[in-house]
Formats: sequence, C-alpha cells, structure tokens
Amino acid sequence: MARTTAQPGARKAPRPGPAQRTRGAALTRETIVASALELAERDGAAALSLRRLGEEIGVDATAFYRHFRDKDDLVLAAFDQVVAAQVERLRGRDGSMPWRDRMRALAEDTWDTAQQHPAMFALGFYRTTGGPAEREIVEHLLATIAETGLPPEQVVLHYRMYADAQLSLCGMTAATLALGDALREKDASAWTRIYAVLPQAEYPAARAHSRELAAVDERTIFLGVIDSILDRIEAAIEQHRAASAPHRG
Amino acid sequence: MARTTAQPGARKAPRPGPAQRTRGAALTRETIVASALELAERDGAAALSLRRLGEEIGVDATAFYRHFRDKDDLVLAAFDQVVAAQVERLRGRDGSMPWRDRMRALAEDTWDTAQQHPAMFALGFYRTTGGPAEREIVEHLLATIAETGLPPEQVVLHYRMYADAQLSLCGMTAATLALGDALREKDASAWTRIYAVLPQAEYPAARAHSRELAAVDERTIFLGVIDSILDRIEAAIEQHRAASAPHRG
DNA sequence: ACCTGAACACCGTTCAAGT
DNA sequence: ACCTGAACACCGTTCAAGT
Repeated sequence: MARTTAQPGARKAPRPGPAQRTRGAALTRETIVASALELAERDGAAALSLRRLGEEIGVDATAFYRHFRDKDDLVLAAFDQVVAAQVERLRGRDGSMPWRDRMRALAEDTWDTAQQHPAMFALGFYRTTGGPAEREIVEHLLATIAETGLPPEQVVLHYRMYADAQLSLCGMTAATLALGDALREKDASAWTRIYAVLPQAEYPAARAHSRELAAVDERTIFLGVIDSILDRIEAAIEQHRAASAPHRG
Repeated sequence: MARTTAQPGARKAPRPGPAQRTRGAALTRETIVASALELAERDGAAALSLRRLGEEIGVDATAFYRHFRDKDDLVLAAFDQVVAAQVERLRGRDGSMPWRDRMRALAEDTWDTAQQHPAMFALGFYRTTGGPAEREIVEHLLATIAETGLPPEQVVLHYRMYADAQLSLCGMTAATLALGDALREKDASAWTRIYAVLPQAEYPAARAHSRELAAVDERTIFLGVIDSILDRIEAAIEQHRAASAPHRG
C-alpha cells in the first residue's frame, strides 16, 4: 500500500504540463515493465493487474494499451527483462571455461534468478518470448554445445533437455514461492503435516523416510538433475568421438 | 456451450423435489470434481470459474461453498483425481519388473496423463495436494527406490530428482497446451517464426540449428531427462554397493 | 499522439434469506 | 441441512471523448 519514496534526484515540478505522473519519466514500455516487475515481486504475481499497475505509475489503467497489445505482451516483455539481467552476468563471466563448467554455472545463475524474481519467473517460465535476452541465451548455449563436436540433432536434443529441465524446475519452485503466504506455507508444510504422520501399516516407506523428506534441499535436487543431464551430454560426446575415429583401436 | 446429452440410464423425474439439478445426482464433492475436470479440459483452464461450473452442474455458483473451502481446495482435489487415474493404471502393472523399468514406465504414463488433462495438470503440477493418489504414488516410488539398498538420504534425494523433473517437465508442457488456441500457436511457432530467421551474423549457432530446433520432439526431450536421472540413480546404487562390500577386491 | 473514464462482461467470495 | 441470489470488491479490454 505505502508508496515508495520519491526519487531523490528528480527535479521538483520543473516545467508546466499535465503533472499527473508521480515520477518524472515519460510513459514508455521500459517504465511500464520496470513498474510491473516491482509490483509483482513486492505484492505477488496475483497483484499484477492493470489497475494496480496504473495506480503504481500514476496513470489511468487503460493508458497501458498505447504501449502493449495486451497483458500477455507485458508478461513476456517483463520475463525477458528478468532473463536480460541474467544475460548481463553471463557476459561478465570467463568464456574460456570448459563447456561443462559454463553450463553448470549458468544453471546455478538461473536458480538464483528464479529465487530473486519468483513472481515473474512463475508467470513466464513456460513461454517462448522470442525476446532479445532469450535469443542471446539460446545462441550462447547452442554455440557452447556445438563446440563439443556433436552433430546438429544431438546438439539440439541436449540443448533442449538442459534448457527445459532448467526452466521447468526453476519455474516450479518459483510458482510455489509466488503462491501467497497462506498457500505457500500450506504447501511447504505438507511433508511434515501429512507425510510424517501417515499410518505406518499402509505407508511404511513414507514413514521410514519422513525425516529425510522434510530435510531435503530444493537447490540440491535441482543441481542433481542438472548434473545428471551434463553427465549424459558428456557420455554422448565420448560416444560420438569414439564413433568418428574408429581407426585408433 | 452445447450441453452433453442426458445420461441414458437416468429415470426421468422419478420423484418430486426441487427439480433444479439437470443431472439426477446429488451435489457432492465427487460430482463437482467430475464436472470441473470436464469443463477445464473441454474449454481450457481459464474457463474453470465457479459461475461456469455452477451453470454446468445446474446449480447456483455459490452452492459450491457448501462442499469446498475455496477454489484452491477444488483445484487440489481435481488434480489428485487426475493422478488417481494414473495410480489405477500403476496398480494394474507387473510389480516384478526391475526398478528401472517400473520408473521408466511410470514416467511415460505421467507424460500421457499430462497430455490428456493439460488444463488440470497445468493448474496443479506444482502443488503438494497430500491427497490419496499423491500419497500412494509417493509411497510406491520410495519403496521402489529403497528396494535397491540405497541409504535413506540417497533414496529421498533421488526420489525428489525423479519426481520433480517429471512433474515440472510434464507441467511445463501442459501449461503451454492449456494456453488457449491463439497463444499456444504463437508459442509453438516461435522456433520457425523467430529463430529460423535471425540474422546469420549475430546468431550463427541458432541459424545453423534452425531445422533441428523446429523438428525436435517434446516427448523425446522429456524421456531423455528421465533416462539421465535413471542413469544417475543406477550409478549411485553401484557406488553404494562397492562401498558397502569393500572386502571383495 | 497520447491519455481519460465510462462501460461491458466477467471474476472469487460473503452473507442474509429462503426451503 | 443445504441452496439461492444479491452484493462487494475486484478483473481485462474497448471505445468515445478529451487535450
């Protein structure tokens, strides 16, 4: 409910005009996306409505339609913006690392991104935005895997296994984080609330593992899946190399 | 819009009464869940509103609240019902298969379930229902993995890797299927519409793989990830056996 | 050229009133 | 005991009207 404080650097009402906007900035796609991200992460994915967004910016809700086709258009742009921040970090990293280390580091970064922006990640992870950030990350990954010498179908299959597992697992976690306090708590407590007290006779395995079920770490699960896939890519590379150079035996 | 035809076996207005209900059945949790599933899969996840549901059953929308706490309660019950159909098939299968074959078959079945009920799967895959079907599947999988002799933390870690990957990948695909015709088409065509026509100079890898990107099969990707995880479980089992019996070397 | 604001067709949920 | 229907506080989106 409480408005964020006014930007300290902004000049106070420097020129005549409509003077309706609370911030000095003009209404553009960029300012709308920035406000949408702020609103969604502060108050949850469900709070991202065009009326609340208009209120946040200090503009009528329908002014939005001069800059986006519809709400879906905004969601895709905002999600691509989240991915863009990740691409920025990707650019800053050592490009000389072996492919496996690069893909492992990127996966850890995707996890962090989803934890930092659960609302937008939950709204966008299953979409193909086609935006600039998505394009750059697709290009980077395809180039990284192609470098290993795998043939094109193998490159694409393993790229999709890696990318889809990453997006879907991070998205699933983000979706639970974006649930709203009451439901999130309800879901998170299920392992202790339900599975720890099942009747021993009917559910012996669940009871025997109740302590471990409550203790297992979500990030460890995610990285376990990613490592499984990286193992498989490594095996595919070795198999392909062996098949391409049969004279050495 | 068109109502399904009346049940052939139902007696026609056999006794006096309110006579408001279009079907002969009483309003129960079961009939509400069944109607919700029918409505969601016929008209999409977005069509599952309490007003449409009331219309479907022939009852005021708010009668619903005599049987469920809120809409979320219904979504969890309906998703557990979808899982229940899968558990039914699980029961009918050969229990003597090796663990890996059983887990592979279950994953294929989860894929089919998500394809058959994309709307409910998209609404529920990231939730912990704690319902009877979920409980049975958790018990079955923990027992299956524990059978291999792995210690409890390893059983739980690998169970979660397998279960989370399965749910999240099937859920992501279901979410795209549940999008509604226009958006689904927009998303599905992105690989040919956007990635196939990127500038060669900036996106050489994407262009070099555009044909393969458009052709790759989603089910193959899913099973590739599942097989990666099953490989890793197999490796963990072998490693654990070697460590438990060190006298043989 | 861009924004406003009324209007339309929806939502989930509550609650007093009915039977 | 269970259902109805008005009401409340919301949605996304369209469109004529303003400046």
